[in-house]
Amino acid sequence: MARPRQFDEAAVKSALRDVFWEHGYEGASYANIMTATGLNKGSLYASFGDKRALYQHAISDYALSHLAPGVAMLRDKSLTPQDRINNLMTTLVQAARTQQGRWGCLLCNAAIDQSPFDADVEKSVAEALSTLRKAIKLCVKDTTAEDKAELIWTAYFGGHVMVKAGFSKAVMRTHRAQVLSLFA
Amino acid sequence: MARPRQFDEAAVKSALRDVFWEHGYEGASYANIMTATGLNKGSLYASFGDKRALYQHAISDYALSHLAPGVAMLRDKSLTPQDRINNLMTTLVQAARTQQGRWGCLLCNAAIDQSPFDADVEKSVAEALSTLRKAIKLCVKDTTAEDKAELIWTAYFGGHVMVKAGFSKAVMRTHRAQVLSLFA
DNA sequence: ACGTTAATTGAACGTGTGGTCAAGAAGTGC
DNA sequence: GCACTTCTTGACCACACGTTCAATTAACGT
Repeated sequence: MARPRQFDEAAVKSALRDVFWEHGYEGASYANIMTATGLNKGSLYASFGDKRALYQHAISDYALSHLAPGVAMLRDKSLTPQDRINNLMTTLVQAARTQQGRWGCLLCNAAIDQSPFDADVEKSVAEALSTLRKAIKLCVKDTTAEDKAELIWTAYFGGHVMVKAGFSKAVMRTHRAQVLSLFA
Repeated sequence: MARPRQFDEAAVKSALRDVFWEHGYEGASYANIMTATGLNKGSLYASFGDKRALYQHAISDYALSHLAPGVAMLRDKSLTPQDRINNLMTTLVQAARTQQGRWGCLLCNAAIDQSPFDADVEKSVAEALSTLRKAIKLCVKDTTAEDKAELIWTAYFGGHVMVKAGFSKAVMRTHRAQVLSLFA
C-alpha cells in the first residue's frame, strides 16, 4: 500500500446517489458529478469505473440508505400494519411540492429511464422493487388488505409519479386515505 | 403559397411521438428523430421548432392518439364501470414483457424525466394526468369503488413503472385482479 | 413559360459529452 | 532519507450533440 485515498468513500457514494437521483442518468454530466463528489474524472474512473458503474453504485447506495430503512419500518412489529402503510404513504405527502421530494424515487426513475436499456440496471431495480413488494406483502398478511399487496405496491410508485408530475400534498393526502381505507 | 410540404404532418407527429416515447427526451437524438420522421434537421426546425417543441408535439399527439381513446372507453356507458377499469388494467398485462409495451406510458415517462425541468412539459403532463384522474373518478361514481378513484389512478401508473421495470404478465394479472376486487 | 415563394437539403458551427493519459503529489515501508 | 507504489490532477481526445444557414429544389400564381 502506498498513498491512501483522500476521500470518504461513503460520502462520495451518497453524493453520487444524489446527483443521479436529481438529474437522472443522462441528465447528470461529469461536470455535475465532479462538483457533487469533489473528485475529478480521473479519480472517479480509477476508483469506480465508467459512468454506468457510477450509476450502479448510486442505485446500491439508494437501496441501503433509503430502501432498507423503509423495508425495516414495514417489518416493525411495534407498529400496526395500517400504521406502517400509513408511514409509507405519508412519505409521498411530505415529498409533494418540495425540492428534494420532486427528485422522486431513484428506483422509479431508474426503472423508467434506464431499465429498458441497461440489463444490469434492470436487474438491480427489479430486485429492489421486489424487495419492497415482499415487505408490503408480509406487512399486510392477516389483515383485511391481505390480498391487496400488489395494489398498495403500485399505488406507492404511482404516487411517486404524481409527485414528480407536481401534484399537491392535498392530492397525496387523498391518495393516502384511499390506500388506508383498504384496511377498513 | 408556393412549394407545399412534402410530408404528412400527422405521420411525422406520430413518428415524433414514438421516438420520444421509446427513448425519452434526452435519449432521443436528432439522428433518431431524422430516421423516424424521414425529415432532416432543417425541415424539423422550420416546421416545428427546436427539440423541446418537438417533444411538446409528441406529448400532444400522445394525448390525442392514446389518452383520449382511453378516456372515451372509461366513459363508455355500454360497459359496466368494472369492465372499463378491467380494460384499463388489461393494457398493462398486455404491455408487460413486450417490446413496445416497455416503452411504458409517454406521460409517465415525461413526468419523470422532464416535468421537474421544463415548466411547459410539467403543465401538459399534469393536465393529461388530471384528465385521466377525472375520467376514472366519473367511471367509479356510484359503485363500491367510488371513494377509490385516486387509488386506481396511481395503481395504473405504478403498474406502468413495473412494466418498464420488466415485471411479468403474471404480476400484472395479479395486480389487475386486486384492482378489480375493489368493486367486490 | 416564368418569376416568386416556400420547402428541403446537407454541410458547417460551437459546445459539451464521456473517456484517457502522462506528469506530479503524497503517503508507505525499508 | 530514499525508493516504491498509489492516488490525484488537469489537460487532452474524439465524437455526438443541438442548432444554423446558404444553396438548391419544386410547386404555385399569373
